[in-house]
Amino acid sequence: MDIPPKFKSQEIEDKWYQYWIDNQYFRSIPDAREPYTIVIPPPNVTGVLHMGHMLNNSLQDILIRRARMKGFNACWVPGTDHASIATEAKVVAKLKKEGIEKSDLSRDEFMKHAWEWTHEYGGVILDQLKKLGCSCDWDRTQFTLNDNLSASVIKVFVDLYQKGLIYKGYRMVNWDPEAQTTLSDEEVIHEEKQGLLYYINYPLAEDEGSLTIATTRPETIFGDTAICIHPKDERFTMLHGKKAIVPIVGREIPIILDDYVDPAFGTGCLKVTPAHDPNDKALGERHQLEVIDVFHPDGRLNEHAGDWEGEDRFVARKSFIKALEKEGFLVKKENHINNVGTSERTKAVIEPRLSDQWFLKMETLAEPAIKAVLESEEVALLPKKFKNTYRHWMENIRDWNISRQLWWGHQIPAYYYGKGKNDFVVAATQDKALSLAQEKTGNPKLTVADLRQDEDVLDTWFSSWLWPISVFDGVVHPENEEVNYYYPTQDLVTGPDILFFWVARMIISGYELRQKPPFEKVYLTGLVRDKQGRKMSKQLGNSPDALGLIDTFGADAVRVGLMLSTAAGNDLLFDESLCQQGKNFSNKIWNAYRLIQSWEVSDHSLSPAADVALEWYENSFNRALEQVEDHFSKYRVSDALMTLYKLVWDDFCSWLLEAIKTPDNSIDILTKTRVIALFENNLRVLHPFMPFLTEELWHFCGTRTPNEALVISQWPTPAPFDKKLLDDFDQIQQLIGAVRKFRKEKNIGFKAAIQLHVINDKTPWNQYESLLKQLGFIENFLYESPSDSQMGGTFRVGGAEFFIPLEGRIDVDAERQKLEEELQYAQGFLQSVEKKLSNERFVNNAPKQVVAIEKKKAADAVLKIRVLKESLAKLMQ
RNA sequence: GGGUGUUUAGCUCAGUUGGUUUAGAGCGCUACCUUGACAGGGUAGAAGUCAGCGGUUCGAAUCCGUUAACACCCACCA
Repeated sequence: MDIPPKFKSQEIEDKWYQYWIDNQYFRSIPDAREPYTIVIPPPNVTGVLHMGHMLNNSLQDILIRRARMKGFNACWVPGTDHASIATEAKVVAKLKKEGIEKSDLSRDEFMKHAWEWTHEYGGVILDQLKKLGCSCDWDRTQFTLNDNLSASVIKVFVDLYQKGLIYKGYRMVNWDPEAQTTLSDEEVIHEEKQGLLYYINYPLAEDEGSLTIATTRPETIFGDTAICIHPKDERFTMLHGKKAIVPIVGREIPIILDDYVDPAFGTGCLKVTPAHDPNDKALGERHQLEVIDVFHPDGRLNEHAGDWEGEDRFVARKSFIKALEKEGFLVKKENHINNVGTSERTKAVIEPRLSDQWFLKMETLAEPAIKAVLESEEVALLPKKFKNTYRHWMENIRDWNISRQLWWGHQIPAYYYGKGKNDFVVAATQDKALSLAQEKTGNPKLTVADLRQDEDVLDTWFSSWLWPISVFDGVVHPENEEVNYYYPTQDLVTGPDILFFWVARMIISGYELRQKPPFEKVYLTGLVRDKQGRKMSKQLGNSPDALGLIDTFGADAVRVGLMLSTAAGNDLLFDESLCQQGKNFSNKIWNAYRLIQSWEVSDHSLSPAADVALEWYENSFNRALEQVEDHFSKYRVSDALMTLYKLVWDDFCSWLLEAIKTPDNSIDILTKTRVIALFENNLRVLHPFMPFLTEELWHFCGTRTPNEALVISQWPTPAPFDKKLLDDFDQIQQLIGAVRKFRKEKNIGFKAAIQLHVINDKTPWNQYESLLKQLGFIENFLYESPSDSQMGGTFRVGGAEFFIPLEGRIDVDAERQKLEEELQYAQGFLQSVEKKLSNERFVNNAPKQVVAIEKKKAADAVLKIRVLKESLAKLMQ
């Protein structure tokens, strides 16, 4: 068989993915096995694969593939999210390009466009996940606007409404003037921005003079309905009970007293605009102030703004200040850093706005979810540091604004039958709503035509928070077999940026709906940054093209590159060279196989060297496997991979294969069989990380039926290993290293024969003689000290000293220097150990083991020093 | 303003309840090595006052305090 020397990942990836799909290895249906379930964090339906997706989906795939091989019924549920605001924004932008305004369309027409868009671009990201190798059960693919998921959302809304947990309220909410919808607090990003603080004079109404206020938002002056001062502020006692006049506007407003005002800030006088600031609104309520909203929904000023009507708020700010300046009302401007809220999606500056919205009461709902993470640990957050963040948010949780003034989403199932604000009923269907409305009004003649459904849709996260239950249809049919089998799921892998948006709320809904957590472990990945530590973003253009990377390096290589750099919760600085490392590793494994398969079987008897090396590798593998299991149990995926990387590259390739290979490329059948078996075990443990390469090689190793594919093969069972054997071999490796170094220092050719005297022998070197000879390092072992007149060089490995004769080649000075350096180090070391041992408190207080170890260290050091001194003395003769 | 975390070799990071460590890995770097698995390779090597200061302890990269830099989260002071 002719196998090319370079591994071309791209040529085999599609083949094997199709093979896995055709044989339904990823399909999961409930059976007698124990389930292992992951639900995917559903990406935005119109999204494209980026580095963050690659990272957390690679992780999920590693976990799920390993679980599958360990005999679990592995089920990874894929799907997408309708992403209300993001998708709607994209559709609106696309329509605008075509010359169509959203306002020109009816709701139905718009929805048609949105669905078209979704069908055209939707799910592209899922195909991209297949390129990465993700082993999702595609028959289970879900979308948050599918009928069954929509039914779940509506049912939950109705149920929570009936429980009194959902209510409608006139509240100050976060308004995104660009998307023209409200946002939840979590969707608002606060940024510190350099701004200006304007000092403006307000003339007094009945008296001479004026007062000065300080504001960052002069354009809201049109909505001023009071000036507020601190009741105990003695500077302003004379203003008590007076009135002021809003400059330019000319309106007379009262001066009120409230200790909310901080006398130290600005001038101590605060202009009160109840329609446009949450604090002012609270003040307004306490003092029964008028509320004047001065903005249109798109952020332009409205009819209250006089000459400024129709101007954008930020344009108006500047022009209005000019007017104030001209009229002499502006006192001064000062630099001021303020916190500006912006929309997570549109980046527009958020406007606090009063409006009717739907809310979900969170406080009591959150209680079991708090306990689950902080007390019972039914849900574990990894890394643990996120528990604090979680606690802080959950304990200060506020009601969730769940309505959005958008069309793309789940329309709120509230039906109005009259003009009044509260003339509505909440029901899952129109029919049900009608009968409820008839009942409530006592009017049996009410018809469907009299009902008007609420225009708003629900926040996207109001469907995502049900995801682990709704994908198994567990909301509408809580006792169905699937949800009982798969729920709770095991692991969730996602980014910490959606800890509150999503993770916390899923935990809440899990306890509310099923009295059980949605998952056991939450693995929070870090953010993917570029190698300069910057966040990857479109604007910076520093985000590599995910599919391009797969194309260049191969999916396995990219997965390895990503995994090598990530510990849970730590951000990772991504550098393409990591993918190159992954590619090199793929190639190394590929070539290891090429060597093995090239061996011609001979009737040689098993070589003693090969036997020793094989036995050693079997033990080494089991040690590595134990470490890998330990790393996985702690979700240290990166460490698990590194352990395997070293096992395969160093132990398998550099030691085992080097020890076995023969000059004539022939080998006995027994050895070859054993090596292949070991190589296959390597493939098994590597498979979750590098699924394509390993499956390809697996099928090279033998003829495999679909029932014998690697993807469904058995994960090796951890077996005990002989530590003594591994330690002895470690000595051998050190000896070989020392001989290589010796040759190099003394300029002795790699192939020149040397005799090795073992001077004080402790290790059973002779057991390994055949191996050492095989590796071509040593001609002969001599278990005797050289004669006194013999010239040569010495070196030490552990407690043993070695001597290699070197006729006339010895450099006495160099040798002495080397010995002196070693001696110095050994003496320094001994000194530090002796210092410890001579300390009575150490000997009395430290554990016995530790003292024993220190004593052994001291004894070894003493011995070594004596040997070194002897050698030195001999050298000086 | 409150909170959390980070700071160990040129880079990215380990170091698990303080003691087998006068500190480890991978990559990179330096020198040497190519006719058979792989130059996407091999062998050897150099490289760190564990951010600074103070403390606890027989013993500190590890615990405590403090300072500094950076990162992230939360927060309605105009």
